[in-house]
Amino acid sequence: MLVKKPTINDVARAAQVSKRTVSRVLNGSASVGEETRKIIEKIIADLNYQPDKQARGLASSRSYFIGIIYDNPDALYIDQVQRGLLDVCSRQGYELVVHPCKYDSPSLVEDCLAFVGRSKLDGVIVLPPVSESKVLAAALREEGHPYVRMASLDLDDHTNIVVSDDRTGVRQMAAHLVGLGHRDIGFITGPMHYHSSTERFEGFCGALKDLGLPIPEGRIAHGKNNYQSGLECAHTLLAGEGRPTAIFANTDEMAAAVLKVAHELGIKVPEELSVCGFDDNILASRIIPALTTIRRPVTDMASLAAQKIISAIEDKEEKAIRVNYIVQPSLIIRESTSQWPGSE
Amino acid sequence: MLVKKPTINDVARAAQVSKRTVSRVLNGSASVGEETRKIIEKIIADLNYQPDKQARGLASSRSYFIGIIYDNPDALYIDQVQRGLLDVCSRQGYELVVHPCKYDSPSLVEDCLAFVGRSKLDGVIVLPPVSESKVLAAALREEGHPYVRMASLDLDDHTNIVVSDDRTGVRQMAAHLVGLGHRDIGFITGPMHYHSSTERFEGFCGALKDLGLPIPEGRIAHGKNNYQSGLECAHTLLAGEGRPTAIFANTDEMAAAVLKVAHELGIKVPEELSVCGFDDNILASRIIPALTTIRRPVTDMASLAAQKIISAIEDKEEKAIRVNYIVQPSLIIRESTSQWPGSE
DNA sequence: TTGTAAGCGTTATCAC
DNA sequence: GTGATAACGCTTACAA
Repeated sequence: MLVKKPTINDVARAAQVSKRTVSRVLNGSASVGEETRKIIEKIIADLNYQPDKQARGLASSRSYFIGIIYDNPDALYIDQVQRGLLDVCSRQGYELVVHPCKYDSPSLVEDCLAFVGRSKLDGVIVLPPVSESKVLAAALREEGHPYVRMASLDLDDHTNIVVSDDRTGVRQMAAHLVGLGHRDIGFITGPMHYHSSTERFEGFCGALKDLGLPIPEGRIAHGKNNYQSGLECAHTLLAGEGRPTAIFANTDEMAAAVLKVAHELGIKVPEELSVCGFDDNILASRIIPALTTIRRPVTDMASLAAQKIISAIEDKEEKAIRVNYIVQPSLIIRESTSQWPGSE
Repeated sequence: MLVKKPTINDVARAAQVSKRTVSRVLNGSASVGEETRKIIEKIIADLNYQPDKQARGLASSRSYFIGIIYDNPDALYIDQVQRGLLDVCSRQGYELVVHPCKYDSPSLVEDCLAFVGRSKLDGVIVLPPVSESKVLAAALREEGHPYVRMASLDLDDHTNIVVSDDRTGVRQMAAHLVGLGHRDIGFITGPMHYHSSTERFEGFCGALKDLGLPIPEGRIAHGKNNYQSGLECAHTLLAGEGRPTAIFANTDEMAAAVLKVAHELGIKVPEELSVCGFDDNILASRIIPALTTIRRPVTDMASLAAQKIISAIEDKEEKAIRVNYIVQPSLIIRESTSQWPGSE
């Protein structure tokens, strides 16, 4: 093989037109004769011609690449997002370039800017928690790079963000727990400098308060969203007398840790303790007992984000704002929560 | 901001040389005067000049993008591989473009070729099970696209592959189980048209046979590597009288399913049944009881694959072959396997 | 509706 | 060792 790929010139020659006209067809310009267009399209198909992205990009200063920036330990989440984005992007001729990074690094902004710059990415999707960085967003905007943030909180104008309404999600969980008769509920937070953590925490506390059940200080443990910290928090919450009858963890990872510790301590879940998490990642359904949790509509968010970024790239922000920007989590009830006092 | 980025021409002008000379410096050509080089390098630094990848690519027909092709349900594995690859690639100036696909699709080859072609990827890394496709590899080679396959079996020349020695891995598991006193062991296979499945299955059976313990037909269940099929296989293996004392599943996902079914059936693990898996994915350490399994050295493989592909791209296959191509899995003993008859 | 010609920012060919 | 100058394959003013 290795025959040289056809260029726009080959197409033009075969169609007996100038390459300018072929270019018009390629870009869907209106001002091409019906006849001519037909002929050119046929030849393109016959030759199996594909425009060269690099040349195209060089001329139009675009790359047809979209970046995805994240620093998230939850691989499943990343994977889902990637697939969701790709679903939309590849249909529109964009490819996805990945960029894991360190949210806490002092060079985060510089690093991300370099990433976008060196490959002339047409735009970037930023995942939580990196998406919460005000400075990064400002820098991207400043440099004129289209971006869309995925977050748990409405912290940018609706052209540039897709948010999952975590606050409403945790309210459902509060209602669920209280509905089961729980009156003494513990909470394991995420890192409190993440908006997602405070949203969930405050949303949950607020809901409980509305139901007349404030969480006492002693029932709150501060975790880091990961398994290890979940283990530690579970210990502090479950050690000693008078433990809570239910624990809500900020992530499934930490909820899994609670299950583990409860198991070690001989506390039966859900009979003696209800446990629930947030995310609905793969762990949630596999673990025993299966976890009651809140599902983040990841794929929906990704799909919206992709539409937004492409609109922003192609229509200069005109259409992007029309794409919906908010999405609702949903309560998934499984085996780890039950009636209190224990129904078994 | 939005000041136009400096080009090679700006550098040339400032240095009072032709752009050809700047280009030489950029590409580390030997034939540039020591003086001249110093001057140019300083100016490059001062201007914070970065060569434009697109233009570079257009001229040299390279893209500085490496693709990664996969169809794998295990998000954690994908994520680990991506990070492993990126670790090496980004240091060398390459970006990673992702491409999930359908291994069983009739258009797999066409689809992947289009992926590589339309973005002029410099090379691709192919993950299992897609990496097992002979036709895809042949097509890639035919078209002159550098590629590296990650697999469980040595099925290409060592320039183009990185393999994990699954066969040796499962042997360790066999020894472990038999060492614990198990004599009646069940096995849940993966899809038998995957080389990885047959490698593990045959490796395990072979090891058992060597120890004088052939697996009877009735102790074998054919799964699909996913949780759902694991559930089904576990049922057939554990239903009725005279169940095996240990079950080895081809993946952790399926092993998790065995745990689930055992739990439902009231069979205690590991006291009444030992269970083990393969992969050491996140599930393995989170689940209760924590899973004894075989760890695939994913990061190592990814790192080797990255080195190989870059060598192939830059040195025209000369150095790639010198990079090691085989990597050893290791046995991770946790809580799901124990002495038989039960030691508790 | 269609064509001409000038870039886009590099690398590559050949002289000098 | 260095420098004109021509590619690379496309888009886009500007004409026609």
